[in-house]
Amino acid sequence: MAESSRITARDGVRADARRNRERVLVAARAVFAEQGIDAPMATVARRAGVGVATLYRHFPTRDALVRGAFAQQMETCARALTEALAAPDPWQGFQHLVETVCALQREERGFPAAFVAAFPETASEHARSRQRAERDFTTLVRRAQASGALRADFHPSDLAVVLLAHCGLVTALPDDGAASRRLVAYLLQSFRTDTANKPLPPPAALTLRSLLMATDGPQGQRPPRG
Amino acid sequence: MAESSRITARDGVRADARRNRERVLVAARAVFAEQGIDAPMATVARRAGVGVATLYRHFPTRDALVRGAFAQQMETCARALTEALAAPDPWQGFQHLVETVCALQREERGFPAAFVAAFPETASEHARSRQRAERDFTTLVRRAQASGALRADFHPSDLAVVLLAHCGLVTALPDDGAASRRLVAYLLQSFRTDTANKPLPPPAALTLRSLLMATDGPQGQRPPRG
DNA sequence: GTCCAAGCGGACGATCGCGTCCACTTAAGA
DNA sequence: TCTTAAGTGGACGCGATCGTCCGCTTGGAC
Repeated sequence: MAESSRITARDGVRADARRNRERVLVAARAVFAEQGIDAPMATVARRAGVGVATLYRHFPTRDALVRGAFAQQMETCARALTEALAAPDPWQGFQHLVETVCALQREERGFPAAFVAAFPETASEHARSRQRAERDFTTLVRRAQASGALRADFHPSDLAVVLLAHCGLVTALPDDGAASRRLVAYLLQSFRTDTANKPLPPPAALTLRSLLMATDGPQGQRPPRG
Repeated sequence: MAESSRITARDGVRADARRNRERVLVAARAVFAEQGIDAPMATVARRAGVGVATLYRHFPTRDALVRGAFAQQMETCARALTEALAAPDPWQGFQHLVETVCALQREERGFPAAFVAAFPETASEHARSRQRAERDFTTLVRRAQASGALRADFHPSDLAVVLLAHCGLVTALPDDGAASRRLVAYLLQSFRTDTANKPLPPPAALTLRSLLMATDGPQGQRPPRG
C-alpha cells in the first residue's frame, strides 16, 4: 500500500485511474477486433465497465484511443525494423520485416486500420520516430540491393504499397490467414532478383462466392464510413 | 410523343419515372466517387434533384443503388473475361483481364467497394452469371498454365486475393494510379514462370508521411466498421 | 379538355453516436 | 479519522441519417 502510493505519487495518477485506463485499453482492443475501429465509444466504455466520461478523460479522441490500444503492436513493428537492420543477411532482414508486419496486421484484428489511421499525428515525437523509421528502411533497402538479392528498381515507397494492399486484404477477409500469406509470398518473390518460382503457401479457400459471404460480415471494407 | 408513349407503354413505366431513375444513377456515381458508397442517401437525392422518396422507390436499399450505379462497370468486367478467353495467347488474355479490372477499380472511384459489396446478392440471375464467371476464369487459368506462361501453382482463388488487395490499395489512395500500377506489375510478374525482372511502372510518389496525409481524406478505409 | 393512377417531394418520427456537464464517490496524505 | 481534490458515471442536448407517410402534381389515355 505504501508502495502503491509511492508508485502513484511518481506519476501523480491515482491508482484507480490507472486501473481504469488499463481496463479501457483491454476493452478497446477486444471491441476494435470485433467491430472495427469505428465501433461506438460507448461500447468500449461499457465493455470496460466504466462510464463514457472516464473513457473520454483518458482518451479525448477516438484516435488517441486507437493509438493507445495498438501502441504495443507499433512497437513490435519498430523492433522488427531494428532487427532487420541488424541481420547479417540484408535480404533476410528485409523479408523478416515484411513478414512480421504483415503477420501483425493479419493476427491482430483492427490493427491494420489502426496502423494506417495512427500515422497522421504530426506531433513532434512521433514524427521524429517515423522519420527515423523511413531512413532506416531506406538503408535496409539499399543494403539488400547491394547484396544483389533485392531488385534494383525496388523503391522504398513500395513498402507502403505492400502494406496498404495487405491491409485491404485482411480487412476484407479477417479470417483468412491463407490469403494474406499467399499475397505476401507472391510479392516477396517478385521483389527478388533471382525469381525462379519458389513454393507458395497453400491457396486461400476462396471461391468468389465464399469470398462474398465473408465480406458480408461486420468489418466489410467501406471507407468507411468512407 | 406517340413514340415516347409507345416506349413507355412497353415497360409500363412513366417517362418522368424513367428520367428520374437515370438522374439518380448519374448522381449516385458522382456522389459515390466523391464520398464513398456510404454517402448519405439524401445527398444523392439532392444531387439528382429529386426527393428522397423517389430515390427509395427506385432503389429500396443502398445496395440496390450501388449495384445500379456500377452495373456498367460490372459489365465491362464480364466483357473483359470473355475477351480474355477469346485471346489467341492465354497469358495475354490473363494479363489483360487482371489489368482491365484493376484499371476500372483505379479509375472509377467507389467502384472497388461496390465491386466487393455487390456480390453478396444471391439472387438467381446474378448467382448464375457469377458461377459462369468463375468457370470461365478457371478455364482461362488452365489454358495459361498449359501454355507454360502461368505458374502451375497459381490458383483461381488468387484472383480474389489480387482484387481485394488492389481494392484496399486504391481505396486508401484514391489519387495514386502509380501505386496501383506498381502493385499490379509486381503481382503479374510473380505469376509468370519466366520471372526475369521486367521493367516496372514508376514508383508511387509516397513517403510514409505523404501516405498518411492521403489517408486523412474521405474514403479512408475503415471497415467500416472494421 | 378531362380524368386518374402513377409518380412525386419533403416533412416527420425514430434511432444512433457524440461529447459535455455536474453531482457523487473515493484514494490517499495528514 | 478527516479532508479534499482527483476521479467517476450516466443523464442529457445536439446533430446526422434513416426510411415512411401522405397530400400534391403530372403524364398520358380517351
